[in-house]
Amino acid sequence: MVNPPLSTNPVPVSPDSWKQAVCAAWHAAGNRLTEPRVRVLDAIIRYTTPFSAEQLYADLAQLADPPGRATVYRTIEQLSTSGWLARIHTQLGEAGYVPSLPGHLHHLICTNCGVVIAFAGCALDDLLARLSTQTDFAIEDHLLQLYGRCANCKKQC
Amino acid sequence: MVNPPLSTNPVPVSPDSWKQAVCAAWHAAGNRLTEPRVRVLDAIIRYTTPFSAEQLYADLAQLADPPGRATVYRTIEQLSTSGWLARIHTQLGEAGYVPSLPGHLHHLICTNCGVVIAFAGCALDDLLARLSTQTDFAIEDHLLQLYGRCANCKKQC
DNA sequence: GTCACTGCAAAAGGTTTGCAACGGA
DNA sequence: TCCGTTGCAAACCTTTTGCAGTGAC
Repeated sequence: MVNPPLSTNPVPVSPDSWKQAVCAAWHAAGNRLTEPRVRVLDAIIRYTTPFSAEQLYADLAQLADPPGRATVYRTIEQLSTSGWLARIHTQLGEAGYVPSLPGHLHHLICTNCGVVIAFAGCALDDLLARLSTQTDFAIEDHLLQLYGRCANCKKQC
Repeated sequence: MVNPPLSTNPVPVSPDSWKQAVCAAWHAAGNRLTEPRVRVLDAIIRYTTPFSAEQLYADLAQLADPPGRATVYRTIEQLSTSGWLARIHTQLGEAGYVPSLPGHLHHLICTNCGVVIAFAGCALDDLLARLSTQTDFAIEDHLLQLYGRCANCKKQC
């Protein structure tokens, strides 16, 4: 038996290649690769769970000669706009960022440890077709996030 | 040919019955039906699109003898916790509330006029099964929102 | 009469902005 | 050198909190 035609594809985002890709994209877009920005990237890739802007700023503030608040916020905004950071929502409604890749991705979030797995391929065609008919909407986009317990946290309980 | 086993069901939330249901539920829960709270409910059912807490407060402040800020925020919190308000996210990342019913619902949001349609039945079983296997997560819950153009706004373009 | 609820005002928390100085390319 | 970027500090916006007084039941 073959796989179903629509498949889900986990999309791993490795810290190092992410940073490299961001730098390359930045350079290509004519942006400057300044020291404060690189520090922000370095801090971001150390997270294993979603982080908030203020949290990132606070963590950077531990360093000697840290980037200013405005720089942190502006960098996040830039990364987010260009798709290198995804904004995710926890089950409790809190927002957070995770390193991502430009394009259409969804996220699977561990409600225990917070770890996030990105995946492509949401297989919603059926649902979308049915809803389009029923509601007369022209559906263009969607937000899908899944919550559960990752392999590790599953064992603990 | 019969309908597919999994169907989507738009869930209409009518202003009047919503207010009645909320009042009944409040009463049943032993909460007091005070004038400020009723005013908040009345303001909520006048919205046709998602609203923010501050917006609700500002609109109420137009009235003579309006509820205080704390009351507005506390009432929203209560409604939200008990499922009578759903928190939705616009495509731009802004949050807003819409009248809802307790239970598992999703929302279809018009990106032009902001109108929201709730629906039950998300037909994600296939996707969830596949992802569970691939990622070894125990998936427990999900957030799904669809964006598009409603029947009216479709015509305009 | 009781106690949940209200309003006020202040604090807290997070984010944005203006502007002069700085420093990559 | 040029102009994008930075840091500071203040402003801004939203939400939360403490507490004394009020009013629904």
